[in-house]
Amino acid sequence: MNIPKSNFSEWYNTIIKEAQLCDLRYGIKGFVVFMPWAVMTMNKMYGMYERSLEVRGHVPALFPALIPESYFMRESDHVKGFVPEVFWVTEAGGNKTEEKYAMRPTSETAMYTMYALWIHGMTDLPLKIYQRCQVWRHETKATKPFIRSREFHWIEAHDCFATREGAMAQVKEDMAMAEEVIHGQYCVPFIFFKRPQWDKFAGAEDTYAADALMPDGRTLQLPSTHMLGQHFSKAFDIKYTDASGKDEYVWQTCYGPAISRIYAAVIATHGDDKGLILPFDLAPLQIVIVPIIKPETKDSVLANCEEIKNFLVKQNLTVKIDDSERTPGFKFNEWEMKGVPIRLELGMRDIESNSVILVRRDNGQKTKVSTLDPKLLIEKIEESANNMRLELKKKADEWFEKKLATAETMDELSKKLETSGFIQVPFCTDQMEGEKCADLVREKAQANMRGSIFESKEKPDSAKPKGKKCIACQKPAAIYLYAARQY
RNA sequence: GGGGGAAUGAGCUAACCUGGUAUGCUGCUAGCUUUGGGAGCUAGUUGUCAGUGUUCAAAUCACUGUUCCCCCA
Repeated sequence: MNIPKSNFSEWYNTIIKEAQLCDLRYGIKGFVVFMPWAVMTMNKMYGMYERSLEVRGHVPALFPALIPESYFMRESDHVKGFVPEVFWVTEAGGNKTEEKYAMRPTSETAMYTMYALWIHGMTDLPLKIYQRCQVWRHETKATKPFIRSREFHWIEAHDCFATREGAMAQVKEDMAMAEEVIHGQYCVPFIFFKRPQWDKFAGAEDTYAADALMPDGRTLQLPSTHMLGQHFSKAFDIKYTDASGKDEYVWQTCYGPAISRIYAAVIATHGDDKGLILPFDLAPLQIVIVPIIKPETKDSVLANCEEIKNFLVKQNLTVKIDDSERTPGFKFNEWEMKGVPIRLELGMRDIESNSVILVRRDNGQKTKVSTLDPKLLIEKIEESANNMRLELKKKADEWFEKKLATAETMDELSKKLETSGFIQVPFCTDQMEGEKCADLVREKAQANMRGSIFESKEKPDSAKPKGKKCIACQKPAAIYLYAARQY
């Protein structure tokens, strides 16, 4: 199998079908069936993310999927942002419901209604709760499996603090988790941007979002964390009694890593012309053993495979012997398409020389490993897994690095966008007044302003006479923002 | 939100313009032979997206709907 990744859109659609990641034939626009191979990886991804949340003091809960309209309508910016994409339930048991129920597009309004009942004093804070769930949004943009669908799977964490500083520290912790998990474990590079004011989460004071890059240079937003300030606590009346006995509104943050979308980024970042490449720790199957059988050697080869498998399983590795009736070549292609990190080939030839062939998925490297001492095989597997981890990450990082560029004029920006991903440009402001400049960039260069790098010290020198000017309005530039084409 | 294209067994596809028994490949099932990079032979297996209209007759023509893909905002 050879699918050129250079045509990303076609590559992506083919991989999804061939590796059986999801089935598009369900028949409701934007709704797909997630298939086992994808779900097994996503479960591992969930596990890693949830561990990261829990060691930082989050606890899990599960809130109802339906949100009464009256809860949903309490925070006006939130309403404006989300109402256009809500699926409403208006009928149940054959009758109209008393009230309309929103199928949650996100759970602020469900959770905060309860938070108001739960939080009374300082001892209840901080409150850090996450849930793993699916949400529904009637997207109007073109849907693409995993990348943008009308039903998707995510984690949302909703935290309450006594002070603004506490909430701000949480925003940074959320960023640290993204770095640890998405970059560190999924090996997907990204940049955290502070979104311009005109592009923040509906109801937030500030939005910080991690943007990854797809192979075609377009950006994909991964988790975002939001400083909600007291907007929601005032709307939902979430108060605590402070040390002086006065009632105060809590400060809140929310954080939403969309696992199904991050999975798309994993596929897109690591895959190659032969199919998926999965980081060792994310693979549903880590090692596949392909027996090379002749009718007369079948029993002894399979017995040897079994022995190796049993040994590896004891080391907590996921292993499968592919003893189906397919030919070896077919199996090689099939498991490469699915991204299994390590393949062991075992035939009579190997048994006679007390060895096994180990093949790495990422670079195709074949190594003959002795089976005389099983510890050697384990060592070799661990070494390969480690190297794959490091090299996948390094390769992704180096590619990502090359996709960064700078531009100072609109023409230069348009040109750079052809070959790069994120382009740093001087801009007048990231406050609301800058929106018309962003509109101009969208119109002229078909790019979006993604924001500024969080806590960046770098400021354009706008002092005359040769100072930096806003790429759109030509006024003196006050900030560097990044432009990109987006999914 | 705007524009364009497509839909034929599980997948790909021919027939559509010019209405008349739906083609081939892959898959799947069974059997035999095979197995170090997508095996071979034999037999079997399922289909015109949905609805309406025109017609003696619709995969084919018209209208409506649904879904998928691509491009632009």
